[in-house]
Amino acid sequence: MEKDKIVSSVKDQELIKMRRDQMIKGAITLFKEKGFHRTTTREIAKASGFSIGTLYEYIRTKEDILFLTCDAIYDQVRERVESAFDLEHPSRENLINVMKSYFYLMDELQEEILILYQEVKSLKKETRKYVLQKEQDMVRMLEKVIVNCVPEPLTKKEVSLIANNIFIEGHMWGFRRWILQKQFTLDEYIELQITMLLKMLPGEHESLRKGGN
Amino acid sequence: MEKDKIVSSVKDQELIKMRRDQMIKGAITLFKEKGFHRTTTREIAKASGFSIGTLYEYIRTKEDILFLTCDAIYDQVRERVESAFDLEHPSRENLINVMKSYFYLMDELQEEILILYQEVKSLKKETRKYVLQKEQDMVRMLEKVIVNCVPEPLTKKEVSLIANNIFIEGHMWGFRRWILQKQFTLDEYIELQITMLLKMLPGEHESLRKGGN
Amino acid sequence: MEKDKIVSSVKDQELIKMRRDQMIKGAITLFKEKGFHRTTTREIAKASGFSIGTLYEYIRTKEDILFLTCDAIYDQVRERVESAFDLEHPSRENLINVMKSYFYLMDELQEEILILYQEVKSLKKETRKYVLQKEQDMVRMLEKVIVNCVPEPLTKKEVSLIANNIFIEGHMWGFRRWILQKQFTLDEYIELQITMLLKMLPGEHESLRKGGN
Amino acid sequence: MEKDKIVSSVKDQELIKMRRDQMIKGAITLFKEKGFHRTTTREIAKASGFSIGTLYEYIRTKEDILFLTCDAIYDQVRERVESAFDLEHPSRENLINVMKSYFYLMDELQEEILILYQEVKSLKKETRKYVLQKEQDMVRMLEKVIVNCVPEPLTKKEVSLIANNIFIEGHMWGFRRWILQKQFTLDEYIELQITMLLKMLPGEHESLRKGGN
DNA sequence: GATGAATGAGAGTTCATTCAT
DNA sequence: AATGAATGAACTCTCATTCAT
Repeated sequence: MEKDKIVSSVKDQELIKMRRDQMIKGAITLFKEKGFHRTTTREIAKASGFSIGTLYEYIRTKEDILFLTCDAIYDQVRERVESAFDLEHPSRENLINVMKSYFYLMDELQEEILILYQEVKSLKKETRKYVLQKEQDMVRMLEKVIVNCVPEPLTKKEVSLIANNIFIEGHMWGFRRWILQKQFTLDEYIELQITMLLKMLPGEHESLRKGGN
Repeated sequence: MEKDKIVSSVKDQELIKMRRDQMIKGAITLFKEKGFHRTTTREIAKASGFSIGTLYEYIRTKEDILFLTCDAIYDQVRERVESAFDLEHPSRENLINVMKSYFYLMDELQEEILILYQEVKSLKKETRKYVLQKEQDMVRMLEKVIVNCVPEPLTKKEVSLIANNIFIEGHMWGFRRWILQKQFTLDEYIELQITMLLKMLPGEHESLRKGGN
Repeated sequence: MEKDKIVSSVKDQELIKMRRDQMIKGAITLFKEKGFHRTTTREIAKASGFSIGTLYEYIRTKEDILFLTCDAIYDQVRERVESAFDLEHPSRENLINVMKSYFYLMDELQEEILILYQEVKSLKKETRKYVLQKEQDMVRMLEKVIVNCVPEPLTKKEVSLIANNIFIEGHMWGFRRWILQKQFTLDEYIELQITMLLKMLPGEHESLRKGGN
Repeated sequence: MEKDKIVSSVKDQELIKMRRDQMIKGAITLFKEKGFHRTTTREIAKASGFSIGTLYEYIRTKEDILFLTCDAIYDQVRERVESAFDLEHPSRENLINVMKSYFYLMDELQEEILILYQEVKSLKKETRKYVLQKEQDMVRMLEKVIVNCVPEPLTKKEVSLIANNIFIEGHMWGFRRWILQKQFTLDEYIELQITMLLKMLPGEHESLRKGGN
């Protein structure tokens, strides 16, 4: 994993993992609240439960923390998605279930996703690329589900676009919450997005409303 | 307009407008490149063609510049949209034209839109609200076009959701360009998004592909 | 007068006097409130009723304003003292009257005196000397009154010390007002100070309490 | 003590005391020379023997330094006064000794006292009040000495006024030194002030000139 | 491995002063 | 004579980073 490229003067790998997890947890809390730039390394150290000196034993620059954080957020998303998605049993039903899981997840992780939208740009080119790759992996999973679950054929481009649309519709629920969440409950939002999607997909237009949550 | 709330020690209103325009232009260039936080007021002054002292004759804090900039970006969007949208002649054709104009515009203003996504959060609550209102106005216009152009009735919520979807699909072209623009040309992207949309709208499913640009 | 050494690019002497008077009036108001250093030249210009550009037509540096102001305060003191003191008719009665006038004056000019105490140090050596000379003139007047009014002889040093004591007892009423003015009314303060003084002066110890106010 | 309200990001209390002492020492030197406003925080840091960053580890604002300084000056005065005053053995002799000690002290601390006169006004209301309270404590001590040492009774107001007079006569030696110190040696000044005072106090008028220094 | 005091470059902001109009 | 926009040196304060203990 790329994250191993972040050097630490500590040797014990387990300790590194533990300290970095603390650090990420503290950082996420703070970034949600005030963003990366307005958060100081001292604050992160404090929120992580150790001293500023210790913080710098496990990273080299403040940007490392941002990277670790973004990385962790995507790992979290992937982990959750993977455990929820049943990629083995293709069916329209399944597509609906996947979308529901995905939207629920995005609801839970609203603020974390916001961090990605706002701060990824502050990463160095190389690390940014790495993080964005993870994002793309996520889209690929959606593509796979679509391909598997929709009987009649779609072009590659169609699949990709649909996947991307679903992807950001999940994010939108969070980053436009101030307006969307006034108009819709989460369930309404999900149901309506799914309905819309199904209308545009080829195939019979019945059998919705069954993939329970 | 709210922007009058930003105090300037200079009295000549025309001069204020001129200097602030220079300032916004300089700021946008820099914000595109390095974001708000990594840009210094001195750099903005320089890019605007005047001294740091002069800069502060026209604003009070660095955040004022961010506000002015966000505000200007939305004004620009609205202005362009208003002049392009023919809200008088409702027709499916027209809806297509509006979407095309909108997507083209979003292509042009990719980086400006990115600024909004990344920096609006840094605004104070009150100013943020003001800026987000402008965003919402934009969505309302899309809603109107949809209502006018689609013969068969849609519920309010459907209209709103469709408008929001179109809205961020426009943004997505910019903020996910590193992936989308590898797979699609702008025209392909637009055409496909429009096709998808039309499929989901009620009414005859023919007569696309004609609203030339 | 030394104040002519302050150069003005304006020629008309009357105009200079008028503008400088406005300036001093504005400056005193502001200095009372926030002191010399916390007051900006712009504020002084505004309080004086003209523009910053005009301000600088009548002085050369901000310190000039301080000098003019201190100078004016002393002129005001002297003027008032001279008109109130009857130096021609020496008598114990007269000494009492002079002291009363002086204390009343110091009560009126409390804040102006405070300015002197706080800001004279900010003057350049040469101008400071000039201002302090005026202060000394004031003490000399008190000395004269003492010499004239006290029948039995005092040494020069005694006279000087008594004059200096009276002088600062007047100031003290202002600069220690937060404590003195809680304990004494002005009239009590004056009466008590005079009583004390008379006790220490040689000569009959009667005939006080008559020099009405 | 109020000074604990000034926050430091350093935790070690002894270190805080040490660094602040350095800081106060540096600040006093500079304030004597050029006053608070003309002294920069960098200069203070330098004079204190550490960097600007370190300075700000021990205070939060420049005004904190002024407060600390004023506070320290008064502590110094009190400490010295307390150790010199023999409040246990009331006698006219003792009053004389106390006054002598006080005047000698004021001679030593001339410039420090000047700082108080000139800069206390720059403190925030609350801190100013605190500092002025210390001043008042000093006056109270003088009152006590007077009450204890003078056999025949004086009214409360008389005592208070005499104490205040002595108090500022001590200061006057410093802030009017340019004139007083030309006319008097310190010992002359003290002797004369004491003589004057005794003349005004009730009781036998002999037995001066003996309370050695 | 952990700590936290020390550092100083660099940030935002102010304001006395000038000068073209 | 009056104006006020322009200037930039200088100020206070912050914070990522280091390193001796």
